[in-house]
Amino acid sequence: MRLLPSRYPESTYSPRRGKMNQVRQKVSQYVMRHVTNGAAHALDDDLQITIPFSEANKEATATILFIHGAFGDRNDWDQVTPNLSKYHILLPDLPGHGQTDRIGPFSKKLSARLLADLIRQHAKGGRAHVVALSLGAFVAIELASVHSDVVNEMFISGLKVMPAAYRTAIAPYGLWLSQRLESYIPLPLVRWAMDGTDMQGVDLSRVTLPLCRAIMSTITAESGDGEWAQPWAARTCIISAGKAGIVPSADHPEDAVKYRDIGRKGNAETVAYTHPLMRHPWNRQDPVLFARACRCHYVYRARVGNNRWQFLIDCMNDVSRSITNLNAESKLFVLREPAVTLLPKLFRAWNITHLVFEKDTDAYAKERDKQVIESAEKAGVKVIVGPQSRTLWDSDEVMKANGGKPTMSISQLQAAGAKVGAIARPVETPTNLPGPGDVELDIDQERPESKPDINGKYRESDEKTYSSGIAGPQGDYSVPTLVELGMKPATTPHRGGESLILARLESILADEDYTATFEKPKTSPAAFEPQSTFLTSPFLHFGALSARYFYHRVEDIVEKRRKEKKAVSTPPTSLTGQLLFRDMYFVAQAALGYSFGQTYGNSHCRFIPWHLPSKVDVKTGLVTGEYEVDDEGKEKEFQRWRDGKTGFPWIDAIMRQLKQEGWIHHLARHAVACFLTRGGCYISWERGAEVFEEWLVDHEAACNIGNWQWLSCTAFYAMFYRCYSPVAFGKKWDDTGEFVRKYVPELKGLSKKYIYEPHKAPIQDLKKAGVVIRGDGSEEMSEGVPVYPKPMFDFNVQREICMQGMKNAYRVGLHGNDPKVLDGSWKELFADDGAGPTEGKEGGPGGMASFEDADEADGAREELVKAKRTSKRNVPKASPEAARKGHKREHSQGTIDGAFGKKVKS
DNA sequence: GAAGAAGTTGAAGAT
DNA sequence: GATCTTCAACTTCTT
Repeated sequence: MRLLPSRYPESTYSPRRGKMNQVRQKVSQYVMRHVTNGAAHALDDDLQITIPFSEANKEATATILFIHGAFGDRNDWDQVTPNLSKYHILLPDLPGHGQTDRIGPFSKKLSARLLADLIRQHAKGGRAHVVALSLGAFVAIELASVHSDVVNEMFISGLKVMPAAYRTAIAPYGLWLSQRLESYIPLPLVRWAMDGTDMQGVDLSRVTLPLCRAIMSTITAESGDGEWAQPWAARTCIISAGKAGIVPSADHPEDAVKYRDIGRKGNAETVAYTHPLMRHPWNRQDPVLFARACRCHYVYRARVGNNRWQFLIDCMNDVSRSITNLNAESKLFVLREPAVTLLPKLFRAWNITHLVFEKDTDAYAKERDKQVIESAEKAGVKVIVGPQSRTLWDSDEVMKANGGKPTMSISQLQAAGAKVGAIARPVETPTNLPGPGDVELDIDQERPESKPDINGKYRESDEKTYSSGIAGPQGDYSVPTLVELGMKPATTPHRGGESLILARLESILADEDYTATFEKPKTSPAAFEPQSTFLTSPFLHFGALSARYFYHRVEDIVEKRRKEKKAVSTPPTSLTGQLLFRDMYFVAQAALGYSFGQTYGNSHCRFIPWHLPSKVDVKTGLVTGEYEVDDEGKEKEFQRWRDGKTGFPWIDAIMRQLKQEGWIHHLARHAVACFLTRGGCYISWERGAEVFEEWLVDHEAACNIGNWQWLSCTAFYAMFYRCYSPVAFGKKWDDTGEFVRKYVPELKGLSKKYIYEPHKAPIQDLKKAGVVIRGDGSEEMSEGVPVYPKPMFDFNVQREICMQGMKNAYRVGLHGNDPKVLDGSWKELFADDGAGPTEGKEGGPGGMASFEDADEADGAREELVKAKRTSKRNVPKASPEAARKGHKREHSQGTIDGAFGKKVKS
C-alpha cells in the first residue's frame, strides 16, 4: 500500500530478462543455501541477478545511485531527484523491499554486491556517486568498502546504531510490532508532528519477521570491540539529523562521528555534520535542501571565482589561435574528461606514440601525472616530461640543495639556487606544427569528479560543457566559455592570453631604463587605470608567460646596462627579484608539504593565539576548512573586512577592488593583510588567505600562503612593530584619495581632508558630499542617500592591543609543531586578558585544535604530540601521502558549508 | 661564537 | 617637500 503514486516508470529488470526463470532458480537456490547455512553471507561469483530499479535523466553523464531506508523503496526519493536534473539517476529497491521481495533475505553484503553489479552495468562509466539514508547508509558504507571500484563520492544521512544490548532474539519482534502500531497513527498527524515531513505509509505486508531480524542485525552494534566498518576510499559527507521534538526522529551524531573517523582512514576529506533543524527522513522534510546539499558535496568544491575562470579561458583561446597560426588545420583541442581516465582510451583511439607535458609541483598534480605515466608506459607510449616553467629552478632540486629545508629568505634561495646551477634559458617557440590528423572519437566519457570543479555561487545556470560529451557542445573540442560552464560573466577587466602578455612585455622591455631600474617598493598600490605594475603574475600562474623567459629577457637588458656602467636595480626589489620571491615560496612549500598551508603542525610558522583559528582534525593533523568562532564580534569584523565595509575607506577600497577585479597591488595586499591580522583585527591569517584564494586571478597557493605568513609576522618576516596604518599608508600613496573615490563611490563627494576618515567630517560636509556615516555596513541607503559605515574600531587602540599581543606571543615563542600547540595546552602560557582567545584553562577551545569530539580524538592527539616532542622544530617529512592530503586543503572548503551556513554552527 | 648590521616596501615628528 | 631620527625591538646574515 503506497500512499503516494510513483513518479517513476514501472521497474525494468535487467537486460537478462529472457533469463528470468534461470535467475529465479538461482535466487531460490541462493536463498535456500543462505537459510540453511545460517550466517553464511558469501555469494557465488556466478550468481547473476539484477535488482529492480528505475532510472532518470539517461542523457546525463554522471550517475547518482540512491539507496532508500528500512521498509521503504525507490519512491522515497521522488521529491529529491527532480532537483538533480543534471545527473543520471539510478533508483534500486533493496533486497526484501519494494519489488525485490523475491531476492533476499536482506543483508548489507548481499545489497552491496547487487548494487555494485547494478552500477557496473548501468551507471555512466561504471561508477556512481551514492546518496543513502538510514538503513541505506549502512549499505552504502559496505558498498564503498567492499566494492570501492564503483563508488565515486558519497552523501549519507540517518546513521543510528542500536546498542549491542539490542542483539537479542526479542528485538526484531519489537521492530515488527512498532511498525504495526505506528500504522494506526493517522498520517496527517505524523506529518504535523514531524514539521510537515511528507511521510509515506509502510506496506505492512513487507514488514516480515525475517526482514526485521535482518535489519536489526544490520543496525545493531557488534558486542565487544567488533569493527563497525572497514575504512573506505570514497570522499564522504555524513549528515546527522538533529531535530527530536515530539517524535524521536533525531539521528545519533556520535555514530556519525565514529563512522567519519573510520572513513577518514580511507579518505582524509570525509566529513560529518549535524543539522539541528532536520529530522531523520529529511529527504522528505526539505527535499530541495537535501538535493542542494548533495550537489554541493559533489561539484561545487573549489575556491575559484568566475574572474579566474575567465582568465584561464582567455589563455586557452590564445594558445589555440597561436597553434592555428602555425597550422591552419590545427588548434587547441579541449577534451572534457580527466586526464587519468581519458588518456588511456585516447592512446588507443588515436594511436598515440608520444606524450609530452610539463612538470607540475602541486602534490595532486604529481599524483595525477604518476598515474598517467604508468598508463602511457603500459600502452607503449613514450613520455617526455618537460621542466617546470612556473619557476626559475626546479623547486625539488633547490630544496635538496638547501639541505631539504624550506628557503625562508631570499639569500637562502639564492645560495641554494646557485648550487643547482644557472637558470636555464627557455626553448625557442616552434615555427611549424604537424596537423592533428583524424580527430574522430568513439569512446565513452567519464565526468571529472575527483578534482575540484567550480564554486557554486558563481554559477547561474546548468553546466553544459561536460554534459554534451567529450568534444563539447559544438562537437569540435573547442575551448569552453563561461556560459557553457553555467557561470556568471566575469567582472574583472584583466584578460588573459600569451600574446597579450608578450606584447605587454615587449612594450616594457623597450624602455630599458625602466626595466633595469625597477624597484617594487616604489610602485604605488593606489594607481589604477593604469596600475603601477603590469600584472604578470596571473600569466605566470597559468603558463601564458614563462618565468625563465621573463627572467632572461630582463637580465639581458640589466647585463647590457651594467657593461655601460649605467644604474641598475638589484634583487630583491628589482624585476628579477620578484621572480626570486616566487621561487622562495615554492621551495618552502616543497619542503614543508602539507603543513606549509596552515599553522598547526607547521615547524616554521609561529603560533599566535589568533581569533577565528582553523579547526583541525587532530588525527590527520590537517585543518578541516572550518574555523572556530571564538568571538562573535571578531566574526563580524572578518565579514566586514571581506565585504569592504570596515569603515576604513583605504581598506574597503582595496577589498572592493579585489572582489570586483580579482587583482590588487602587492602593497595593497600588505595593507589589508596586516589590518586583518597583527595590525588591527588579530584574526588568523588563514582566514585571509582563503578569501584571496577565491578572488585573486593570480592566485598561486605557495605565494599566497607565504605572503600571508609574511604579513602576519608568523614566518619569513618578524618586525611586527612595523605596522601599516589604514589611514596614513593610503595617504602616503594617494593624498587626494582618487583610489578611494573609484572603489568606494559613496564617498566620492568628500574632500581630501576627510576622504580617509569620513567619520571625522562635519555634518555639513557630509550633507554636501551626499553621504551618511553610521552603522555597521548593513544599511546601504537612507532616504535616497548612500550610507557608509563608521570605523569598526579605534585603530590606534586596536594597534596597541595587537602590538602587545604579538610581543607576548613572540616571548612565548611557540611554533605550529610545538607539543603545546598540538595538544592545546598553549593556553596555559597566555594571560586571560590577552589580545587573542586566551581564556586560560577554564575557557573554550579557542585554539588550533577542535575539541568537540575530544574523547574520540584524545589517543590520536597524544600520539601526535609524543612524536613531535622528540624534536621541537622537526620538519615533517613530506611523504607523498601526506603531501597529497595537505594540498587538498586548498579545495576542501565549500563542500557542504554553502548549503548549511550558520545552521551547522548554531 | 660574539657583535653588529641588515632585513623588498612603517609612522610620526623634527629638521 | 625631502630627509633624518626615533619609536621599540624581531630574526638572520656577515664579519
